[in-house]
Amino acid sequence: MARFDTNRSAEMEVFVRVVDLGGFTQAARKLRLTPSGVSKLISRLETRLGSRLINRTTRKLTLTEEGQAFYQRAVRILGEMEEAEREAASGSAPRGRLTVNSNIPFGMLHVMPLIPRFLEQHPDVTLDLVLTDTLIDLMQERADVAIRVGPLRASRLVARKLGTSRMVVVGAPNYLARFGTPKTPADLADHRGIGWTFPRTIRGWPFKRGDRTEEAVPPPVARVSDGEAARRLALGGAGLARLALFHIGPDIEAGRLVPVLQSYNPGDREDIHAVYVGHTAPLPARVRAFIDFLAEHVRVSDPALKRAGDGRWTLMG
Amino acid sequence: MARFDTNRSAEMEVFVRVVDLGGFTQAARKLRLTPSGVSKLISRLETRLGSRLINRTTRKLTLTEEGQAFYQRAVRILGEMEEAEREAASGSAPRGRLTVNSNIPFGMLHVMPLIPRFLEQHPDVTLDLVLTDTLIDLMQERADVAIRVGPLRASRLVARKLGTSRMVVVGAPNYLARFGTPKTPADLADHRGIGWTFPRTIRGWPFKRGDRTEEAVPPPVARVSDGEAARRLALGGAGLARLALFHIGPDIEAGRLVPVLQSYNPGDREDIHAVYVGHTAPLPARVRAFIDFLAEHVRVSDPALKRAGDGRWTLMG
DNA sequence: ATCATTTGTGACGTGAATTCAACATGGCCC
DNA sequence: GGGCCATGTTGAATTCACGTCACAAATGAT
Repeated sequence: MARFDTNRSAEMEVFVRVVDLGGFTQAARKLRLTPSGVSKLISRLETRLGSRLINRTTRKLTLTEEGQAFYQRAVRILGEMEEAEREAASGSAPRGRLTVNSNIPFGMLHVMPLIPRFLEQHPDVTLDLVLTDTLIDLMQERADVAIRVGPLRASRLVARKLGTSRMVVVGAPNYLARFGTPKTPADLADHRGIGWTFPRTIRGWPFKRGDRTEEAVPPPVARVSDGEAARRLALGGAGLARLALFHIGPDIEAGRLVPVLQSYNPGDREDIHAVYVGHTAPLPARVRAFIDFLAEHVRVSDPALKRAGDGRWTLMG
Repeated sequence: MARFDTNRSAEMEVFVRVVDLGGFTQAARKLRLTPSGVSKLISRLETRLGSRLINRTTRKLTLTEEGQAFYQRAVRILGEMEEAEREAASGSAPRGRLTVNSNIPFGMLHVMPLIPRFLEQHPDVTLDLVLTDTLIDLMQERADVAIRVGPLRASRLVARKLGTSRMVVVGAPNYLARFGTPKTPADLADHRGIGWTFPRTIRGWPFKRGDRTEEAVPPPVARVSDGEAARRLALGGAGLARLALFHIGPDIEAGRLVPVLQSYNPGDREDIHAVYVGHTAPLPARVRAFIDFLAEHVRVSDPALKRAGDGRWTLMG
């Protein structure tokens, strides 16, 4: 049941074509219709409007007063529709404002360095980069892309894997000197932890015992809203934190932070994904371009941690 | 085969409604559609444009960058369409420029006097009144209405009868004094006639002989393009002319023109019609109004010619 | 965790629009 | 003036897009 029967845009288009070409038949040819179809369409339009637009004999067309006015308006309107749709269409070149949301460590270390090149490649794109570790609602925040670390909640969001990061539990030397170094996950109960103000998908820190994984977490002495803040606290000796290796690698090599319980989580990794609302309708060009760009250029090195003979940790690979 | 498949106007309308009301379901209610229909329509639009316009969860709608822009344009365009159609529609009151074509005598004597009242009744109508006795092509001249005297050629034009006028062959007294008064149509061969520069539907002057009608016409000494010119020539004694009684009635009564051959054409009449292009599509309101106005107010008196005892002619009735 | 509401999807039927064929009309050239 | 070509119009058959229906998925609230 075609409830929305009258397609006024088609009527206008045909009408304009008829006027431009000066005949039903020629218009029909151009529009890949039959003259009959054009005739009926114009008649429909006129009947619907309740007034004659074109006086026609077999040889000549003449516009009525109304036809004149309608023609001019129609041309304008069609042009504007064309423009509106072309503008909205994910036309050729990516353009518009791209809103990206990333957690702070990854954003600072891996996204930001890529931005200049991306913007250079796509001059018509402007970028809003929001760095926050808080989970945001993509739609509510009008973000096009979010970068998330860790397991994803099932949703209609589409994720593109950007890399993997080893996670390490660390403490500052002065902290460890004061509270001791935990030997087993169970020891964490007597330690101080740095936690998050926002809900994470996993609650505790995963540790492997045999082939089982168990979670443990030290009682939090502080909770912060982003990884960089956690790192700063850890550096200051406030407590233990579980952070991404790409984030604190330099601190470990410099000896400012010391990994603990390494034997329990040799394979503790979290995936890094670019997440976007997808699949129901086509993606704006700028979003696709950005995702592709990230996937191609982001290289999260995932070195192994090795302990040297002198007790110092180094990153290999 | 709906070759003109996409009715972009409907898409825009639904899209705008969805945005305005903030939900597919509410939009569907308002548009008397099912939510499913709305969903599909929006999806179609997005697919066609190749980019997502609305990010949607079950509870919230958010416009993408493209959606924003498209919405604003769409609102504007829909408004303009509305305006264009309303303007073109033979809405309520007649308006616009009305082009009327009339022959000169009838126009001067019967149309012009009515014009002020008509314009007063329809303030939004402006009038172009072209007085010419030449047959014009209604469409080519962009005339809405033409007033024609005499038999109509078959055409798709629609005619509304406004009245009838007795036709009289007349000559000025000084002409008759010089060339004599014709007693029979055959005598016309020895007279001088005033003819027309434009083709008329009847060639000669009709005269009744018994119940047969024959045509005769004096050799033209002059040909003019309108009835008023013919009258002037006749008044000046240039020759005989066949003119409408409503036109030269006063001249006859004043004795400036004298009817001849009256016994041969007692019923020589020509109908007066308002003619307009019609019936395929609705008539613009101003045209209908004008036709109706004419039909109602034009009263062509059709008096009988009587000859008094002193040889003078008078008009009766 | 369950429920209520909203959006998305597959299959189906409808009907409005287009086509096809035949007819009317007008213009043009000889 | 008359036949021919091109054009616009009409009536009946056909078809293809669009919306509905029923069901599934997902999301937010209680």
